[in-house]
Amino acid sequence: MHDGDQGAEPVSRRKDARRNKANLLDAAAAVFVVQGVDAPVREIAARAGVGVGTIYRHFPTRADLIVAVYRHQVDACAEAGPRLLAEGPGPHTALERWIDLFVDFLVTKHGLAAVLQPDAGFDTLHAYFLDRLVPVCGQLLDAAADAGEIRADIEPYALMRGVGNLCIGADSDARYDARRLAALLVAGLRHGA
Amino acid sequence: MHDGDQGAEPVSRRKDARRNKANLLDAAAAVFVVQGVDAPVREIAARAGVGVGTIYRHFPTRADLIVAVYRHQVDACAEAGPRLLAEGPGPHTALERWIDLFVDFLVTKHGLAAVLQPDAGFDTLHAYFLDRLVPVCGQLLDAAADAGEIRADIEPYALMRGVGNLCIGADSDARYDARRLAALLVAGLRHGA
DNA sequence: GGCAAAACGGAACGATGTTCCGTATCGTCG
DNA sequence: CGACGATACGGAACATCGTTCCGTTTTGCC
Repeated sequence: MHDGDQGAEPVSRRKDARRNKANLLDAAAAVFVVQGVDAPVREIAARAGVGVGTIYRHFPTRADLIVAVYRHQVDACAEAGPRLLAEGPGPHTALERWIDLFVDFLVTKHGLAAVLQPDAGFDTLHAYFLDRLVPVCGQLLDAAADAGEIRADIEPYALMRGVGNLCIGADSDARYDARRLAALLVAGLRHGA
Repeated sequence: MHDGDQGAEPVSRRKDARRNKANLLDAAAAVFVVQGVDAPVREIAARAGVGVGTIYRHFPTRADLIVAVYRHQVDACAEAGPRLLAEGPGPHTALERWIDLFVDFLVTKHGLAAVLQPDAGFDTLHAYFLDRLVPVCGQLLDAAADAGEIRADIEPYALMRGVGNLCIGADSDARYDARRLAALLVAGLRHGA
């Protein structure tokens, strides 16, 4: 698990660099919680006790920083897919539960969903989420389709983007329940709906 | 039709002010088409041949400008609701078609959907859309529920926001079909789904 | 201890939204 | 018709952000 790390960055030889990177991650995580993922760069830098240049050196784009902060949780969500499929009573139920997990994750992260767009200037972020989750979603979708529980003509990518979109602005609006709407969307997948 | 205009702004006594306001609306409409509703203020001002101060005088917030530009179309959408209900074969079909109309409108307006959020800093915009469309949506929903076609526990507000969210970033992504997802969402409303 | 490489910090730049006020224009009234 | 007060205008000035750049500091190693 949590292997290759794609680029396989060799981890800096200098301890100050390693420390700063760790501080940055902590600071970013803390700031994201209260200000959202759009928090000013200077804010994060100040919180970590470093200059803005240091942020850009460790995380060239904001997407890199966001991915680094949430990588574990995204991976956990991805890994939950197959498990739910094995445990649950059926593929459609597994899909429902998995989508719920994903929605919960997104909704609790201020502004994250809004920044998942392909053209929001956070391509790395978009790509990471999709690379990680689309295959899992496809697996659940295929299983449900094979079981004859849902129509087969829905792309995993489209569903993921739809659910992601439904989560935008879900916090800070008591009258809007993203979980509910996502469930409705999944329900709409059923045959003959 | 197109009566009261709520605030009943008395229309400026000076013709230069009226002309500038009209130019601004034209310029904004033109710029929105190619740059989206987030286009730089200076751009719109330049296109209209006025200074930025003039924009702020006529349209204190960007939301006011956007509302002014799209008011007609929003009204047209609102008015289509009752008509579809009367014409169509049934309430649920009318709802489907009406949602389609709304989605078409949003999708063709660069970035409009993204800015419909309650906390996006465009409260006037959010309020206008909702004031105008939520009642219509509620009417369609009630009719469908009365006809026993859908579950009755969905708020018009939530549905409108959900559909609006689904439209975010729908242009500029061939793999994402907002119309389709919105239809799926509406399908999910059906009983026993 | 000294040196080169690596990393740092924050000033500086560019893009935007927003405000403010001296100036220009308009409508009216004598 | 000419002046005068009200209205509206324009754009410089300010504030906020992201991003870049380079002189300075720190680190690891010889």
